[in-house]
Amino acid sequence: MRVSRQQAAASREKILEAAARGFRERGLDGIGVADLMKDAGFTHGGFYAHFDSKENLMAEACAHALDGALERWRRLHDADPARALQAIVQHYLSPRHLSDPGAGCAIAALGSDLARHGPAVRDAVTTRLAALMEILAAAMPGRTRAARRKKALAAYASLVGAVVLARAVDDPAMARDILRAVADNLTTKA
Amino acid sequence: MRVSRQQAAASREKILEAAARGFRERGLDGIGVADLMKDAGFTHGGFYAHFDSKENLMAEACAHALDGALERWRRLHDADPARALQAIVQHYLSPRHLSDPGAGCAIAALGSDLARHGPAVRDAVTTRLAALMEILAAAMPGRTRAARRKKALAAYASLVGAVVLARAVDDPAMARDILRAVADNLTTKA
DNA sequence: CGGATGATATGATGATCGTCATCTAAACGG
DNA sequence: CCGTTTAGATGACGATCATCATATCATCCG
Repeated sequence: MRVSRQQAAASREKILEAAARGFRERGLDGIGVADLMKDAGFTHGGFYAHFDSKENLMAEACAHALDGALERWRRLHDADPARALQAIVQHYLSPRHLSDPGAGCAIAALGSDLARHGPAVRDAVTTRLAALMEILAAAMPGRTRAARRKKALAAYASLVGAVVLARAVDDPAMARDILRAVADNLTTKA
Repeated sequence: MRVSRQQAAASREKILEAAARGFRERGLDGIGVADLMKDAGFTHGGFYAHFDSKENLMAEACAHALDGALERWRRLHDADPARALQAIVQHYLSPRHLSDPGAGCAIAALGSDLARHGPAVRDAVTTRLAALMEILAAAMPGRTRAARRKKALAAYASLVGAVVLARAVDDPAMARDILRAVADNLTTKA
């Protein structure tokens, strides 16, 4: 049955939301179109009325997820620029982020999957990563803009690596040690 | 047809080798048993004479790949303990490692895949990671054993994150910046 | 108000997947 | 040297997948 324009737009948003969570939880190839549509409350057939292909959805879902992170970082930075770095690190390395990949950083959740996918996905990630680094650089100490950006890149790499490692590992104590080591390394010196 | 004991062992090794490369290149779920067997020079049917399941192969292939890394690190450390850290970082962040995931670090290549797989895989990774950290800790400065281990964990997290990010990104300049930022961060201070 | 449009449902397509049954011939144990 | 074992090949199974064809029926536009 047909549905109003606004409801169709809302449906699209629900699919995107479900995909952003589903992909992060189960991987870009770990969840199918049918399951994603079911999560969004639909059957699988209507999918291609909203997206050209699954690859297309992957790109939009990654963009959606990372735009969310971008907005949160921006808010943290605007609220208190001096403590933004500490706040970002603390959230990123929290047990909550570790145990709920579906709601967390898409790069940490999809990580190595991204390298194996098409240009649409990679582009979406690359532009958002650049924007994230802009904010993180503003929160870093350092005299020149280039120096701050460099520190931001190194800091973000260690954040991503920490979460990837801590999630991969089977031993909760080791996971905790990893998060702690990176957190201390980022917040004590800088 | 049947084959001699040694040749059967050699076949198993070839399958393992092909799997270690195939999984790292295309992901644990990105390549099937049939393709792996073909890469090893066999047809798919004989697979279950060597391994109980694909999951089982995943675990053994990860162990195999990481044992290789372990041996390389050990050699670097034994050759020149004072320069081991620099050598490890340089190799890990090299363009060659970036562009050939199939021969590189399994954790960087499979990263987020690992968190989504069974205990056999996770266990294999966890024990090898602990062993790798033992070596890296020995190569780190610091007065106490605990301090060196902590530095090793943070350093390795940033190495893994750097490669994951640099591979995910679509822009070669940004990939280079990421690798350089982490390399400088690890080798200038520490 | 009535016909065109489009959002969603149902169902089919062909491909790929992990796993297993079966067959073979060669290597092993006695 | 003969019977047992087993590595590997061939082929099939049920499941799952992305994608598309078709049907339905409410909304939109004239």
